[in-house]
Amino acid sequence: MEKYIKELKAHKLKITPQRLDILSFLDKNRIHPSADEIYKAIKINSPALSKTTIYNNIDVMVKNNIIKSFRFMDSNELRFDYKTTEHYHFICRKCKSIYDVDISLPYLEKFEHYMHKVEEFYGDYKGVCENCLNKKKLKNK
Amino acid sequence: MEKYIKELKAHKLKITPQRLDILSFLDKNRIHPSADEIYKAIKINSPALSKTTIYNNIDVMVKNNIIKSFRFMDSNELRFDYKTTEHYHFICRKCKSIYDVDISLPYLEKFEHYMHKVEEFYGDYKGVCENCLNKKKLKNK
DNA sequence: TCGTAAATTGTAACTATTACAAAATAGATA
DNA sequence: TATCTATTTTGTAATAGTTACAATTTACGA
Repeated sequence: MEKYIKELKAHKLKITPQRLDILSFLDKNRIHPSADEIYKAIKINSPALSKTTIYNNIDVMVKNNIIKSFRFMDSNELRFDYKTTEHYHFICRKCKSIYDVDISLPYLEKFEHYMHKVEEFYGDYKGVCENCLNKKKLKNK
Repeated sequence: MEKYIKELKAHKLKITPQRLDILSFLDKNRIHPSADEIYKAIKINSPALSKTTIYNNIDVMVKNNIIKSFRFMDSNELRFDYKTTEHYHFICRKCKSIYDVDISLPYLEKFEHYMHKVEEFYGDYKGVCENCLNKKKLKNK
C-alpha cells in the first residue's frame, strides 16, 4: 500500500481510499480490466463508490502516467493496465486469451526510417494461440 | 462504378445505390472516415439516407472483407478504409496528420517466435511527424 | 483544528452503436 | 415484363460507455 501512496505523492495527487483501491486492484489483477470491471470489483468492499470516481481517477492517473489505457481493436471500451513496459496484445479468437507480447525496441528502430518521432505506440494482434493450435493438432491425429 | 458492382456481386451482396455510394466515397477519400463522416458526406446528395443504413452496410462489407475497420488508440469511434494492404497508422500529435505506414511482413515473421498464428493485426503510433520536426528545427536556427 | 481546494457522489446528458418493425426495393422467376 | 419474396432501407427507440455538472464531503497544509 505504501508503494501506491508514494506513487500518488510523486505526482502531487491526493491520497484517497478510492485511488488506493484502484491502484491496488490494477497492480494485483493484471487482467486488462475495463472501467466497469474495476468499478464492480472495488464496489464489493466499498459500496458507496461511484462510477464517476472511477472515470475521474482513471483519467488523472493515465495523464500522470501511473497507469496505461488502451483498447482492443474490436472493442469499444477502454481497458487499463498498471504501469507496465510497452507491449502489444495478442488475442486468441478461439479461447479469447490475452497474451502480453513484449515487442518494444525493434519496432521503434524500424520507425526511425520514417523520420517521424515515435512517442507512444499501441498494437494488437488476433489469431489462434499456441494452446488452441496444439489442441487442434491432437484432434487431427 | 463498375468496379464496386463487381466487388459486391463477388460476395453475393445486392447492388444498392447506398452501397455504391459508400464504396465510392471510401475509395475516393482515403481519409479514414468515421461512420458519421461517411453518413454526412453521402447525405448531401442523398438526403433520404439513414444512419442505420451506413452502419448496416459498413458491417456487412467489413464481414466480407470489402472494407476494413479499425480505431485509433485514443478514439472511441470506428474508422473505415477501402480495402487496403495491412498497414499501421502514425498520428502526429502536433498537426494531427495521419500517415499510413506499411509495416506488414517483418512483424508477422517476428511473431512466429511466439508460436501463435497471427491472422489480423492492428497498430498505431503517436509522436511528432517529419514535417513538424523540421519546422521546429528551422525555428531554432 | 480549521479552511479551502480538490475529490467524491449521483444524476443527467451525450456519443457511438445496435435493435427492431414497417415500408421499400433488388433481382430471381414465371 | 410483371410478380414475388427475401433483402435492404428507413426512422425511432434502446443501449453501452463515457462525460458534464452541481452539491456534498474530504484531504491535508497552515
